Amino acid sequence: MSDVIDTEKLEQQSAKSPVKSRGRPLAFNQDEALERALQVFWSRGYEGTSMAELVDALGINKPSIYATFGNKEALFRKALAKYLAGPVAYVAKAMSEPTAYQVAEKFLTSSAEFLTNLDNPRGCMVVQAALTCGQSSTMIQQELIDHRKNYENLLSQRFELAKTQGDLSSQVDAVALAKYIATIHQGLSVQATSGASKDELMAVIKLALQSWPTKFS
Amino acid sequence: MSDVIDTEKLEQQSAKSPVKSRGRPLAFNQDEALERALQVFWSRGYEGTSMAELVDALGINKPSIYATFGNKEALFRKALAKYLAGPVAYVAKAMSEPTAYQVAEKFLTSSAEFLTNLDNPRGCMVVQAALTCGQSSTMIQQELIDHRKNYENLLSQRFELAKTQGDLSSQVDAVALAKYIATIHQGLSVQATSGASKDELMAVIKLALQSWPTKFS
DNA sequence: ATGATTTTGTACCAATCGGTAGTTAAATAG
DNA sequence: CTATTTAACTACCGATTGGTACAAAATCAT
Repeated sequence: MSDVIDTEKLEQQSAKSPVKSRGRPLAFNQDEALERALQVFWSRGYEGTSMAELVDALGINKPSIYATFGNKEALFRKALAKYLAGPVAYVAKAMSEPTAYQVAEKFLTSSAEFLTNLDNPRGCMVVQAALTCGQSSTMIQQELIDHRKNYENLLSQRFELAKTQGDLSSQVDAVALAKYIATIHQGLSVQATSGASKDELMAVIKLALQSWPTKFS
Repeated sequence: MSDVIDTEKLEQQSAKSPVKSRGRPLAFNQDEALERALQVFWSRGYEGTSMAELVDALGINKPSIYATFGNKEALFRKALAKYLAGPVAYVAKAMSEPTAYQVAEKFLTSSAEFLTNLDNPRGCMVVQAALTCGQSSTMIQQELIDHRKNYENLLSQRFELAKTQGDLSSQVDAVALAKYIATIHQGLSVQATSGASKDELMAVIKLALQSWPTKFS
């Protein structure tokens, strides 16, 4: 009885496992293709990106895209996951700064760097990819809202922790403070898309952090 | 020689002038129709709005829309003009507050009210209607960027004035302060679209205004 | 070799996109 | 009444939308 063969057949073979598959081999690198799809969705948004444009950008014909990634919605979700795990990883890093103030400062300043980085499209994909959209895209719109809320929760939980650790006054409303920082971040994203420079964003952040509540605690 | 007849033929007869026009009369109120178009563009954005949806919302068939307002782009611009002259008039009002701080406070608090008003779509149309879009809409995208920049300039000019009037320290960077207030506003717009309540936005504003530079001047 | 399996690439699908031609309907002018 | 003017409305346009059927090509197993 063969009980070893099929076990990893269900998984999409990762780029690093040179498992000899049966049929004709893929003529492109899945990860590279997904990265290119991410770049397009990032700069044009969900509805602003057409399959035709994706075909051009990935250099793959349409049926291969559908066979590999599923439909446009599925491809967007996979690109979004890559975005969250890759370029946006700086957010998680910021959470482990020693104090709440440093968390906020690191989060915002690395955002300023990230949002205006010339190697990327301007602005944050989670903020801009589907702020407004037609009725057919409300699912994607809602998922992005959930992701924003999720990051906001990350901040508020970190601030709650800071209150127990003593580097943030116990009288501070961690939820409101998190919403404040998230609001700044989202505003910075709009500013970056509108052409603001890193230095300009840094000046905004400097003002934003002057209202940090520790000075009143 | 008839030199009196044609003079006001070029103007679109305003709703208040019951000038007997020659042919079949309009079966709808132009201003009402434009208001409905505004509501759709406001909630769905430029690309997210289809002509079919506009036909439904206005209750007018497509050729009449084109005859009255021009194409989709022209209709959007007219709806945007109505938006700027109507719902957004509160911004100009805020500028005439007596001090720079009161200008910022009034601007932001009335924004919080406006952005979460249940009678309107959530969020600001100038911020959200075309943050990302396909290549065919980059003109509209740029026009909205220009409008945002325009409002930011209004703020910075008002703050410069305040410096000469003495209610804002002459050492303050008015341009940076204006960009800070604009960034907050844009962040609030994203928050409102994501479901934040007026009270939540007010709490954010309270934090944002704690960094007001007068206390250091 | 042959057959099985998987991907590629052309060519296509119905539906929707923004936009319009051309006819009918409703008003005024004479 | 008839002629003229203007708007309404049906029906349509080519282009593009997201999505697929199907056959040729490339690999593996035997």
